[in-house]
Amino acid sequence: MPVTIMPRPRSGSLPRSFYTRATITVARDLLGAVMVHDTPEGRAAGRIVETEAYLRDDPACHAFRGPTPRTQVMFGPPGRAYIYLIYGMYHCFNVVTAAHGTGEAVLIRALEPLEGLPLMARRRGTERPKDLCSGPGKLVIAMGIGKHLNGADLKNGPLRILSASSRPLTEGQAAASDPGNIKVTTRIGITQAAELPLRFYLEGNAFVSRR
DNA sequence: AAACGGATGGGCT
DNA sequence: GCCCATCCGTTTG
Repeated sequence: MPVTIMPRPRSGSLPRSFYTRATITVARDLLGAVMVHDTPEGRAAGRIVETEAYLRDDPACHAFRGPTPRTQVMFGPPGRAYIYLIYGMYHCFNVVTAAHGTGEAVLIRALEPLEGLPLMARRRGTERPKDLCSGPGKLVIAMGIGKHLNGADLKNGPLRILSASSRPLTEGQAAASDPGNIKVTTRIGITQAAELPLRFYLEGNAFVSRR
């Protein structure tokens, strides 16, 4: 009996339809997916291990009070980047989700560094892999993401998100399609709607921002 | 291990 | 004018 080897799925960006779903579903399914950013300095990539959902009827969501110049891209097509300045000195990276015009997004809170570790270390000013991308402000710095990418399409272009099955296994995974157990907690750093269980992370993963 | 404060600027009441 | 979807170094228990 000849043994056939299943070809690993081609390394492709998540389709538009991935983002055009309930935001909580997208937040969970993004765990295990891979962010890649190509710049003149080189490539940096990391596996998404922590996310938070921000919903339309959610006071913590920037889009809660309707469209403004800042939140315009949240009300635009899903699958694009929503990037904003926080505390005057950091940026946070989000993915626009749900149907066009809904005003919801998923905050990416932590990555497990996969590729371009020296580049990330240079950008961050630290060598320790656990300190490179373990927080929303940190990963944006490590990946070389800036406000110029606000509104950028994540399917085409220098910043992409690839499906979980398109990358080699890391950190004790059983299979590419099984990112591990998902833990649900309240979101970090917010005062409004602080009790909602809208934070998701891979249980036991060492690169999460905090337990 | 946890708590605290300073840096720093755009957004919105 | 006040409020932050943060991070880091320092202090305190």
